[in-house]
Amino acid sequence: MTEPARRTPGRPRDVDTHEAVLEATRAILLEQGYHRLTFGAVADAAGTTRSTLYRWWPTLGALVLEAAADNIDIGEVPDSGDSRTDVECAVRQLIRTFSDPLAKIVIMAAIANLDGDMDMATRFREEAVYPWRSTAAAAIERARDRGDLSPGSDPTFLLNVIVGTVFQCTVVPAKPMLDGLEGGLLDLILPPAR
Amino acid sequence: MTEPARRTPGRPRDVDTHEAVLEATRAILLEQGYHRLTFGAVADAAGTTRSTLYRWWPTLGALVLEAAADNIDIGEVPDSGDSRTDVECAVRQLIRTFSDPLAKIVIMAAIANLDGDMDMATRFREEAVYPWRSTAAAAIERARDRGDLSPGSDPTFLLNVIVGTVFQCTVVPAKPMLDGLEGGLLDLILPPAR
Amino acid sequence: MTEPARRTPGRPRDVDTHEAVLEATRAILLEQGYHRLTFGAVADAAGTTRSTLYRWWPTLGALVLEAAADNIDIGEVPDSGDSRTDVECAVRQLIRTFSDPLAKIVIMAAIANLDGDMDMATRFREEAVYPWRSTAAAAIERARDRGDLSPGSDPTFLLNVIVGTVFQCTVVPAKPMLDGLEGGLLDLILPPAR
Amino acid sequence: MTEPARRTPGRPRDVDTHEAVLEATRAILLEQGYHRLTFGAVADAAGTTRSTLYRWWPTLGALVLEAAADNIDIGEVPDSGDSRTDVECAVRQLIRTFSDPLAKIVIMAAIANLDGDMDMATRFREEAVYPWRSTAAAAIERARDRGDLSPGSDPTFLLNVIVGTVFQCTVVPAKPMLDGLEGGLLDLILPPAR
DNA sequence: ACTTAAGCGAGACGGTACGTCTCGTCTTAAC
DNA sequence: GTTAAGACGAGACGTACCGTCTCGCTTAAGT
Repeated sequence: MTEPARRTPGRPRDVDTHEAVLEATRAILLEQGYHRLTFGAVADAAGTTRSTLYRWWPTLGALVLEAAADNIDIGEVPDSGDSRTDVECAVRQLIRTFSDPLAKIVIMAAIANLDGDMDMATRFREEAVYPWRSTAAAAIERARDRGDLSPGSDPTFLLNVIVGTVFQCTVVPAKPMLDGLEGGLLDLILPPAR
Repeated sequence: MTEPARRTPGRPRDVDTHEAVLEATRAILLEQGYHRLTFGAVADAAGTTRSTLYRWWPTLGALVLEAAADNIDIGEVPDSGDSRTDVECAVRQLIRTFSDPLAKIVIMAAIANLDGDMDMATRFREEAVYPWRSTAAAAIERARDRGDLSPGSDPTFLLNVIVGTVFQCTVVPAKPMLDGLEGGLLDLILPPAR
Repeated sequence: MTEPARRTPGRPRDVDTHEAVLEATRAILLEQGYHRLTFGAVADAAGTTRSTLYRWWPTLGALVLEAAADNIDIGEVPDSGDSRTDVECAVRQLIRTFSDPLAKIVIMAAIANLDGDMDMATRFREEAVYPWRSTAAAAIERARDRGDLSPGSDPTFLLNVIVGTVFQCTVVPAKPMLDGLEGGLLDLILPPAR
Repeated sequence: MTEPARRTPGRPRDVDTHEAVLEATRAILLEQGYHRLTFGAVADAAGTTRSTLYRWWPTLGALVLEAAADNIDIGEVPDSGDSRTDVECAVRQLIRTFSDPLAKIVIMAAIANLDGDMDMATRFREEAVYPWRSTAAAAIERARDRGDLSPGSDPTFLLNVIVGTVFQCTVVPAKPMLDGLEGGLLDLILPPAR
């Protein structure tokens, strides 16, 4: 009832190989970094050949984004009815994601390719950045509508504060600086009752 | 008293070539991006050869950092006696620097090379990041000592807020989002008198 | 009486496709040469797929030989009773065949594959070379038995003279050199009465 | 006094590598045939890399022609004053060359590339075929002028008889057929005194 | 004026990765 | 059982940079 079970002709894609490639990609990214990620290296590690990789992933960026899809996905921010709870949820999810080693590597690679492989940068934005931004923006707007923000605060600007600060505290430094990050951000954005 | 004017024997370095290389580097970075910056391309554009480049710059990163030194340097934050004036000065300088097209490219390249060409990342941090951070940190600490910050604020954290937010508003988006950036940051860090 | 019309089970071979493949092979050979003849190209031109080609022709050589069978076949040399008439017939048939554009291409491909695709070279010899050689050899031997050859001439050697000379005058040069070829050869082999 | 000893700037070509490449080419041709001759295989066998090969030889054909230059060169036919001696010399040199295993392989490769890599075919003609043809043609014309040929014989045609027959007796068959080849050809072209 | 030492252009070298192409084999669904 | 469709491992192709090297010529400073 879910699937009409309609199959296309031709030999079906080899799912084992597919998964082995993604796994090899993750391994190389974590162990050697993006600058060592090579079609040849991935093919060798996955026990397949470059031809097969090129068939499915036109560029390294596409491969990376698919391999790290789970690590990059940020998820939902439910409407709890309480402003602080909502924003806290959004911030926490962001911190968790940016603290993931694989996600860090992918984020830096995406930034590195802001020029050059536009494909990767664009898809990264569309698949990872925008969804979270719109979700978090909704939470912040709800808070504003309840009057919990500093008067005159622009939700988009606050979003940039959150993302930028988390980025600066987690991705940029060699050792993440997580102490007081979550609380500090919340206090900035939702000034505690005076 | 400054220099005994003691010269080494042999032909002195060709300053015209030196400057032409830096200029060619800047031109390629601005016109084609970092991923197109190649020793060969620079040599051709500067009318010299790769051998000469390799003699003076061991890596592309070193070349970029020297070529963009002026664009990356952020400068001093004098002690004006007024907290808001000091922090405003620091923020404004950061925004100005991060808005420079060449600086943007170099910053992204440095982040991209956080793995890989450690040399560039390290030198970027030492030459561009730390000086500004320590200067700005001093300004913030002065503000804290005067009691102008929200109580309990950590100067290091506030620095990350500033850098991260400015980065997020200027470098990351295709079009910089400068509206309200300076004022918004100051209001966050130095809560206006109520 | 000719065939019990005994059919094998399953779908019969698609004769239209079969003929389309041979026609496509001839077209590509004539228009683009042997080095452009590719299973993929033939399949595309014939409106079928590579798998089908591989089922019926194990190698390009087999495909070529079947496609050019008519162009390569040289035919009979009847015993006319007159030595010169017999040898003239054999030489003329050889010249006609070696002048055929498709045959030229196939002959060169066969020689090219004297190493490598032994299959093609061998089958070419067996299907095209030997039949003509034995027929022509018989004609020459009849001439020798009638005393019409130069005394001491070896029929096999004369065969090589004929084949080699025709090859050299038709296949090798960009423009065939047919003037006086037939007559010249006959005069060499059957010295005119003095 | 012979050479101004004027050297070009830049690192001089590595003659050891150069010779190793040619030697490796010869070895592969003899042991595995032209269809196994690959830039990669040559590079490996010569202990160098494909890049270096591509620097000097744009195509496999160019490499083959240089590697086999000595084997292909046919040499002079001096004017001895005697027709039979001259033609005998030309024929003997041709037989010797066509009997050389490496030359056989190269000749077949050149024929195979009569379409396709025109470069090789053309250069083969110009470097190997034409020189011998013009030398041998001169010898035959001297013989004609002395009245030693059959009356009415065309020197160009006789050249084709010689080349074609030798080709047919040496290159085409798996085992060369040299018995009586030289004498047979001479008797055909210069009819013995009657 | 002559020596000396470094700078510079030219360009070859061994590597490595790229992205494309064809090969021959294979696995499915439809006919 | 044949066909179309198409994925798969294999491996050669020609190009582009890399970082290193070996040259011959040039340019001053020091003798």
